[in-house]
Amino acid sequence: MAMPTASSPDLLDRTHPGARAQLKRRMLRAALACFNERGIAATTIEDILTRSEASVGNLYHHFGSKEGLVAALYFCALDDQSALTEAAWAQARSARDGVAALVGGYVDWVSAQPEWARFLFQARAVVASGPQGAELKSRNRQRARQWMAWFSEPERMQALQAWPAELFPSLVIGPAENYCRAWLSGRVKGVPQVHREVLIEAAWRSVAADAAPAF
Amino acid sequence: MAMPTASSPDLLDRTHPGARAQLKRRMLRAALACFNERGIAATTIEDILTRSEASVGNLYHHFGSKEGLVAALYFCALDDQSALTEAAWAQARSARDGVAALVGGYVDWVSAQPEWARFLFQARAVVASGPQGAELKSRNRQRARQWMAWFSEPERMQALQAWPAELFPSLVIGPAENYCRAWLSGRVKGVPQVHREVLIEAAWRSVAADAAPAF
Amino acid sequence: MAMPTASSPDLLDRTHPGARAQLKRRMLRAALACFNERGIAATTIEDILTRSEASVGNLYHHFGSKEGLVAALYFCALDDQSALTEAAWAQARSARDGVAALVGGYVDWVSAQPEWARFLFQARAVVASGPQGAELKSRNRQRARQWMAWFSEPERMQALQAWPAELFPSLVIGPAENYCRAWLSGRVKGVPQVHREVLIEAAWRSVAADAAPAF
Amino acid sequence: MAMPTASSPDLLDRTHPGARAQLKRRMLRAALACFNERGIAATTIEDILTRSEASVGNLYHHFGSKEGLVAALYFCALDDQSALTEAAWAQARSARDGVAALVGGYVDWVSAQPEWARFLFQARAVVASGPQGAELKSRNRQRARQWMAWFSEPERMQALQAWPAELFPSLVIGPAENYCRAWLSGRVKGVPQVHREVLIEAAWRSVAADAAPAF
DNA sequence: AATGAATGAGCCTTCATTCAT
DNA sequence: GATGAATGAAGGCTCATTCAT
Repeated sequence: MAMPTASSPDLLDRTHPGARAQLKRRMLRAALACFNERGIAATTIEDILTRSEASVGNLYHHFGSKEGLVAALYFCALDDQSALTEAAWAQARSARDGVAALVGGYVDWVSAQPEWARFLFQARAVVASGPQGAELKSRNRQRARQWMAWFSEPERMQALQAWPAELFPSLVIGPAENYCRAWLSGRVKGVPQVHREVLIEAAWRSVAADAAPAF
Repeated sequence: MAMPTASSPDLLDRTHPGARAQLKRRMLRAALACFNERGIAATTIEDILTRSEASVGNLYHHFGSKEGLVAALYFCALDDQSALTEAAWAQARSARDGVAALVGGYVDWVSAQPEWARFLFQARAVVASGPQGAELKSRNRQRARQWMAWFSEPERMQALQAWPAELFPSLVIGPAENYCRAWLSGRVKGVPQVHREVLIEAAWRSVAADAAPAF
Repeated sequence: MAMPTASSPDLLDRTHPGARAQLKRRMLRAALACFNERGIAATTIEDILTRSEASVGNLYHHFGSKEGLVAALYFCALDDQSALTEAAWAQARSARDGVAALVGGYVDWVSAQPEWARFLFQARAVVASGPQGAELKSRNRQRARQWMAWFSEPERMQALQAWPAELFPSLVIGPAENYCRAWLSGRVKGVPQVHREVLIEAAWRSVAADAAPAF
Repeated sequence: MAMPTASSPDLLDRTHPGARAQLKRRMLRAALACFNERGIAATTIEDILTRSEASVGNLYHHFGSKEGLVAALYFCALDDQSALTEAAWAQARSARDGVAALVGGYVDWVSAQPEWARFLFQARAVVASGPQGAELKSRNRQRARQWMAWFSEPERMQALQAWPAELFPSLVIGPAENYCRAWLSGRVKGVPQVHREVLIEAAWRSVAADAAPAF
């Protein structure tokens, strides 16, 4: 019996391990598929039950409500995404390393988990306006603060343009995110990972300080 | 009675002028407000009727269905946005002019019509999967083709990096779009227009060819 | 076409007249029958719809909720009961007349409208703990105050025992109410009206001052 | 450890003594509280479990069903009430003693056990229409027959008005019951026991034969 | 053009009860 | 005796849409 590892391709085996959680995993997987196929609002509880061969009572026992199910999936995906990015991030030294870790991590994760990524995009609004909205907000803030602190370290700061701080995340992640959205909705064909290096280089150019003259 | 002009801040007075369309405008305005406050799926016809003080029959007479109402608002916003961008676009000569027109136009419009912009983001998915989906898709393709053709003109081409064409729109618009989304959802404070020049410059740097050495 | 009159045996024809209210009357009648047959909690909306041949939407259009339907029936019955009692009450002069009007009116109404009376008993708790609870409470208080004021008039006061005021309504109405409940639940056979005079006389004896000695 | 005695204020310690029945008592107590706070129909098994910190399986092991729980509480209360009344009843000699025992016993019990009394009122309908309905009916009949037999003894009979027998219980208990209901629902303030003697005297007056002239 | 009463398919959720451990 | 995960029938209610006036 293979132990789920950090490199397991199945996100749920990583985040909800154990034989006990089997039915719970099956429900989450079915919900993800339905939400992506029909949209969150258009998916009915019945759809999910049919697909996961579970009972209504059980679904409500584990998730409390349809919105609770969405939130469970959402944070599950968010955690997995962070985990992947953290790895590269921990080894980054220069400002360019940092940009590469952020953009690369993002691109790699979306390429590896397109279904989860697709879900993340459509679920954000639902979760943000639900009861878990506060938690989501605080997580986002904390992550943003961490980045800013890291990039504010003097040596890194010097390597960057003196542009408004609130603009920085958009300059770094914006192009990659926009391309990933386009890919997920079929508007472009190339898997984001194919453009990994270009997206990193472009992001870097948009925030890097002008190269110092050689003499 | 003041004539609505091109500079009128109210988008609907521009696109649906005349006294006859008064009720129709009121319904559209109410729908926009409801959709932004509660989300499209969560807004009921009743909500819109209450807010616009109109009758069910009337709403169905004008828009046919809830989806029809969404589409009407969507294309109305899309047209207005294009109109603004076209102006700057027409005068652009260099590749940098083009990037500036695209980014600047986008940023200006979102800053001027935040409610419409907010709606555009959430309505895209709904319209895309509705009966008007085909029209939307063809419009998008045509616009993309126009851009590519324009930037492909040799002199402009030389000023750009030789990066994959399917990446180009994301590199140009991605940062601005990402920042605008963040602004509309309250995650950042500064009106996009404040960062107009920085967003243009950053976009330009990310796609511009390396400056040729002077000798 | 017969006009509904004050003596019409059908309570709803009196309280909801007009051809327009036809369907509404039918729904109320069906609800009353179901509530009495199965109990309020055990009656489903579906039961009422089947019986009245109405549509769900319509029922909710008129009454807002199951609880709203119960309240509508409740106040409808309460109004009819008051109307009947008021008539006798208006002509009462002596304290004994007053007691006779209250007890007689109560007994007459229950005997004439047993289904409505049965409903009133089971619905009180539901309405009292619902959103209309406040209105019910204020009505009850006002009626109690009116009685007390009327009986407090000196000449009437002298004809009564000097017993605690808060006890008075129970002494007058208690026996009649208890008998009516027993009749409605089948524990006794005689229609309350048969015992009209005895119930009045007994109530009167329990509150009447001792007769002045003849010499 | 104090032994529960006949004078213990807690009804359950009297009817379900012993350390073994501790959990059962806790469940009954929790159920009583929930039923009175929310109503029987509105109370869920879950509510009772939360309050009693018991498990579903355990509750079903002891009571079989929700209805079984209601019946257990109901008969438990009924037994306690009878016990109290029997004591006074056994010593009664004259017809007035009998009336005093019935009214006084009723008033005393409701005053001492308001929560159980409140429950009794709302549970009657539920139990009557359940599987225990027959038992309840037969108990009621038997008690009524006992009373009638007792009061029918010639000497007592002479002291009473020759009023219809089916009316008698209502005349005696009606006022007290009505007042107790009013007290339990907060419509009047005075504890029933405060009015003990007045309620007895009033009941007696309403059924007593006219005093024979002395000559 | 305008109105709003009426329709009814379908949804989310609750909750008493069972049963394997 | 005790536990609580799992079941699934059934219920109240919403809401887009129609249509007679």
